[in-house]
Amino acid sequence: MGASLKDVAQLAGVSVKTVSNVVNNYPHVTPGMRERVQRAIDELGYRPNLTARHLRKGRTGIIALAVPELGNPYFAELAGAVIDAAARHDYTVLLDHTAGQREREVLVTQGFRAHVIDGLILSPIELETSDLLGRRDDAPLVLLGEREYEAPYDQIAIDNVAAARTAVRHLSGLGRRRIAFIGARREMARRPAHLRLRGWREELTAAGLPCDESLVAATDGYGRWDGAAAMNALLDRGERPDAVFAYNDLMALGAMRALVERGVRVPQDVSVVGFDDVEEGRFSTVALTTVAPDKQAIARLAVERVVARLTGDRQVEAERIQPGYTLVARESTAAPGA
Amino acid sequence: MGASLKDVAQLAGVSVKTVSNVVNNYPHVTPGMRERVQRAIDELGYRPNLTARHLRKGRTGIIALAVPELGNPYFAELAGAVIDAAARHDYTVLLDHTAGQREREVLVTQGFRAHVIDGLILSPIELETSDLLGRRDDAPLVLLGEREYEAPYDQIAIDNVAAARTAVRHLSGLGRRRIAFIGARREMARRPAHLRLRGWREELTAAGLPCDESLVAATDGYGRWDGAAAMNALLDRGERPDAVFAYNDLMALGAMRALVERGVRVPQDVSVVGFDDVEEGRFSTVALTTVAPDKQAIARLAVERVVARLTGDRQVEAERIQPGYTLVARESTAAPGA
DNA sequence: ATGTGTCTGTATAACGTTGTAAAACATGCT
DNA sequence: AGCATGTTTTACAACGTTATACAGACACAT
Repeated sequence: MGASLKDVAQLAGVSVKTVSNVVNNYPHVTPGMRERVQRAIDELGYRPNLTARHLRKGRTGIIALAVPELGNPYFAELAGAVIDAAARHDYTVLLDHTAGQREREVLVTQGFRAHVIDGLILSPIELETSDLLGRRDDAPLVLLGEREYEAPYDQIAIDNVAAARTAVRHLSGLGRRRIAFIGARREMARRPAHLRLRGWREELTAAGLPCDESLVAATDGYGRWDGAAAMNALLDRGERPDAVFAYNDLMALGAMRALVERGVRVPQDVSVVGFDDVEEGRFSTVALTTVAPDKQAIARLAVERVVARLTGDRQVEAERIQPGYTLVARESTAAPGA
Repeated sequence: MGASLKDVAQLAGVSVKTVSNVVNNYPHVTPGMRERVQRAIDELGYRPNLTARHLRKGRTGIIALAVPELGNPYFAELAGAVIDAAARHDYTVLLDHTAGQREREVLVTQGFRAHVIDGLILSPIELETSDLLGRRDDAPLVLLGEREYEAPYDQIAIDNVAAARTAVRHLSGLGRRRIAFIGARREMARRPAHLRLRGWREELTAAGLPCDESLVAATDGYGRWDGAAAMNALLDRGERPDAVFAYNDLMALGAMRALVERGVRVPQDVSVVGFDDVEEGRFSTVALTTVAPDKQAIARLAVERVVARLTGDRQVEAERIQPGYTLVARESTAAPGA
């Protein structure tokens, strides 16, 4: 087993605390002593036991990031940004995945990693406000993503309604009239929970376009397969849409694939807009137009929020913070027939 | 702050250990006692402090997975598989990313998370055998990926040379004669380190095709941009290749995008094969032919290996284990002009 | 009654670290 | 020399948990 402070102290003939002082670069240690102890440390190959340190200090320096699915590059890219942001504050990130299951999201929220993480950043899918109200764990929690909660926790998300409207406006501005929406969860389609769907409705109404519910394609999940299936359903449904706004890039990509397979031209026959700006979209054969949330800002703000609550006034009011976004027009959108 | 065993014990009027026994479902506790203690637990909202438990037990139940880049879906997908496999053994996964930097890989290897992780699965890029030989940390280490090390650690990787030969054979079998390789790291191009490059050389020679070094496009990284840049370099270099075997899917996708931009048809003019079988390749407009390593098996074997060393005879000899792979032919490869 | 054994529950000592307070040791000043 | 002053080192007690060893209680056969 690894050597402990005690072993080093014994070998160097000093007290345990002195070794601890050397390890932690405590200033008041004479150079001679420091060298003697260091020699013992090297000889034994001593490495501090972080678990013990954590117990003693009551802090671990670890914050958890819980995302629904690592296979979605949006979350992979976001995770990378969070890890970097956390490193800047000397925090380490523990990555959890919830598979978007409410049960697992609740579990994470209730602190099943009690005391091993100092704080939590969660991007929920199924979680409900009621799940949050009974929360007992006292680790700071920051919520990410498209849904809004009436609970006293910081929430960091772009203005999804406005962003969705921007995307739809882009399409209507190109002269598209039948703009479909892909990605409402089946059970959710009627509820106002889905902000992007709400944005779609609002903008269509504002543009004086028909807000035809047969243009909404519900799905089960949020992946490429779901996007392709929804697109096929839309095409089978009769009058073809001339544009598609997808809940995210993955579904947009799946939809594009489905369109190509059925001989429909993108962007001429059907224009497609996604959401997330994952790198993949830039490299698809027809590069994808998309809404690009500022992932760096989201990650930075989330980490800053957690750290602030950890190292200061916890009693500050919970906030809704809205980072920026931009619409990135690429090849998948154009005027009809262009 | 959260309640501790002591608080619960006090409230229930029993000893600390009894509460511990209840928490851990120790069998010899009378139902009455169990209920009394449970009531106190519920009342205080007690949650065990895992840090303390870890310190006491000397185990944390956490294994680390260190990958170069989460943005590469191969690693994201692999990570998902590892997390699932670990969960089956009641282990939690801590995800690290090394950005493929040798320094960070060495750091991970030397156990900078000393005692907070029980074991480590590392997919190295720049790490050298010499870095491994001086390792002092005693947590089990399993190595993944394309490189081979002469060090006493388990290594889990498909037979990269054979897999690369399969890919090249597929291309030559379709009648391709000028088969390029994309992805040799610049400094590595001459060394035999890159197994997939070696496979390319061996198979070309075996097929009696010219093993022209001008068909090797060196790159800096392993992403889509690198693939596109390498493809452009290849196209600028004079006589055009009629097929490309890329180090991984991401680079293959980048290469395909570059080909399309220059009006070269895939697969008719140039056929493309990738490596990894990321989901993205299935959905690109021209679906990507690729070598598909058995990610589930890799993840399962890696976890099993770590767990075995943790819970048993550590002295068993280090092994090289080779999971399976398959070639998945899709749309990006065909006979010339087909 | 006495010993023998099983079953519950308890007191205490770790695990490896750091904060606190006090002890040991210099140093400078009367 | 004696004493305040400041620096370096030490002893000890935590942090919250579990393992160990042991003490009662009770049943049962002697």
